[in-house]
Amino acid sequence: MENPKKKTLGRRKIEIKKIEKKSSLQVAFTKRRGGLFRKASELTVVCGVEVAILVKSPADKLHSFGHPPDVEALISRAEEKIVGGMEQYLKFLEDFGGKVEENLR
Amino acid sequence: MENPKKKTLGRRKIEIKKIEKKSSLQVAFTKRRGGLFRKASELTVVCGVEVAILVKSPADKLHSFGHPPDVEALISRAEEKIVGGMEQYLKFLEDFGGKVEENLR
DNA sequence: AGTACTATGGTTAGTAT
DNA sequence: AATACTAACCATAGTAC
Repeated sequence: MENPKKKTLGRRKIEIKKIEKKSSLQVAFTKRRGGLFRKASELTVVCGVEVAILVKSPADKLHSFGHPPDVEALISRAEEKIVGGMEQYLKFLEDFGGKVEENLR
Repeated sequence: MENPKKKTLGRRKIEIKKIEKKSSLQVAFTKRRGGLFRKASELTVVCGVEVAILVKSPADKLHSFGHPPDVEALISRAEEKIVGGMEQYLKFLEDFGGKVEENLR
């Protein structure tokens, strides 16, 4: 072997909890946002579906992903119905796509 | 070995293009939507940020992910500004979070 | 329409630039 | 704030239920 010494320890297992070290958090955010958007992109292609994502960064910048490209396309159809709060929102979901499937955290 | 024969071939490399076989597409959608939402969930926790996702399924059902849980929280702040089309939308993004970062497909 | 299985393909932590 | 690096951790294709 040229260099028997490993250059890095490789990916380490982590607990899913907030990273406190600011520099690490920034790096993690950049990579994970990229990963999320790539997955979303693959989903739109592989399954031929519409996806819209909004992410607010640690620095309070807003990042968006949308296919169709104009994020509005999916979201704007909601704006009229969303005003009334959750009840109206759920009703919109029904109007939009029939049966409603939700995944909230 | 109890059974030297492998039960599956394991994950296979695929090209990122639309799956035509309906049954395979449904399975892929279920798994990839789950994966996307899990990644989104981890992002909210690990980086302490807000994320909202809307996905329209192959069967035209709408699936949503949101943290904060009421997807409105992030989206509703957009509804007033979105009406005016992309120009207004971009302006909203600026108002919302300062510098705008976009990732469109 | 969702879950279980498992080997393999793919993502990413920690660090440096 | 984003990218390069590498080993280790994780997601998932294809199939059956």
